[in-house]
Amino acid sequence: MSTGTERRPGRPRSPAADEAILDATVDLLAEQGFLGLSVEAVAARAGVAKTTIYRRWPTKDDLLTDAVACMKGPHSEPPGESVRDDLIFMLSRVRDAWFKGRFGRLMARLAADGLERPELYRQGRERFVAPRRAAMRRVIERGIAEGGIRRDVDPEWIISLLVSPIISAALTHQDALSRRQIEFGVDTVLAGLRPGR
Amino acid sequence: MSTGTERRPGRPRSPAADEAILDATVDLLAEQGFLGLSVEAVAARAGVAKTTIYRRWPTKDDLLTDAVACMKGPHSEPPGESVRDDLIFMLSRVRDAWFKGRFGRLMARLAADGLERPELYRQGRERFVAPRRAAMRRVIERGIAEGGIRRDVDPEWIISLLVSPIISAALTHQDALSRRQIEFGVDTVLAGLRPGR
DNA sequence: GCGTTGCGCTACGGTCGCGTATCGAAACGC
DNA sequence: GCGTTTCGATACGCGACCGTAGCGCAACGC
Repeated sequence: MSTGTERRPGRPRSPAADEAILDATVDLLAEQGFLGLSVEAVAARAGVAKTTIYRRWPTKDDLLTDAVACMKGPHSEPPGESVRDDLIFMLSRVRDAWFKGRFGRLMARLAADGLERPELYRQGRERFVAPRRAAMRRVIERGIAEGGIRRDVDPEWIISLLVSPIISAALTHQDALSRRQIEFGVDTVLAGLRPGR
Repeated sequence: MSTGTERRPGRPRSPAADEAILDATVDLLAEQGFLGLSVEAVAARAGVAKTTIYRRWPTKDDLLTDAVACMKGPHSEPPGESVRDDLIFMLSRVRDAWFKGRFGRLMARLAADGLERPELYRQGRERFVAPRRAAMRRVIERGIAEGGIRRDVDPEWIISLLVSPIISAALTHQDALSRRQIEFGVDTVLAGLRPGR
């Protein structure tokens, strides 16, 4: 029975190399995209020989899927104030994630290359947007419980309504939404979803 | 002074070849994307020699920009009934454009490759989404004039609010929106934008 | 027919990138 | 020190692709 940490004879593999390779892969994936990324470039940026990469991942695809799988993005819970404020808070974070830093570029890349490699995009989506959507769903459901939101609508669909302007803007190379625009979107949707009549 | 139709000596260029090349280019661009497209593949699909292509366009980039520029998409005006029905009509067309036929795939490709060639995406956007947004803007402004929509909001932003769920779904490989979802989105936004209070 | 140009075909030089191979040196357990 | 494995460096075979060149032949005006 293998323990997973069984000692193999010979020189152990460098964990630093592992990390450097995965990091360089994510960087280049965000910058160049799937087709534009080359193993040679990864090796160069990671300061590593190409053989060191191929010893760990048999093919370029395996490296990519693994890089996406090992990636981590920051995630913070909403402060838990009013539903409106929480939504604005979370949507601002979503906007920052898509427009600042490398995660937005990466997700845009994955979405783009998702036409070719759907699994890769699904993976990134599962990893990044799924937990944020779950947190958002809790806020929506709190709004429903508190009576501010109609209870006959699918929370997922409300989330899409709120989030899609940001994603759509990011994916179609528009400017980032301003705080006023986010507030306006939230207010409009919430006003449209108020119970009664 | 050149008339533009000046007769050149020798065998004239085949217009059929022109059309076949541009058509094949658009097809392959939609299927393979910018980096995946090869001049050789275009020649093969168009049933044309590679030299015939390079005689017309000096480089691959010129061919692509020209192909996008020459492309035409169907566009139909709304029937002009109620603002709600017109919006639902137009959004259904937008959905069809993004999810059926090759135009959606093409725009998704342009958006994806827009990370690399912003001009190419801007061009496609100017050609396809600009006229539809303009038509939509007229409907919104009719709604404002009729008093069903608050007049203190930017129509462009309302359009984004309405359209982005569709675009976002298309660009993130979700299923196409159902008619009920479109209706619900329109109703929610319109309800949130009603004047008063 | 003649000159000119377009067309299809084949071939070529050049670049890039994947994945493999080899080789000397280094890092481990024993 | 020894065997084993990893590491960096270099080179290689192979294929894909860009853009060019040459060669017959076809299509046009004169």
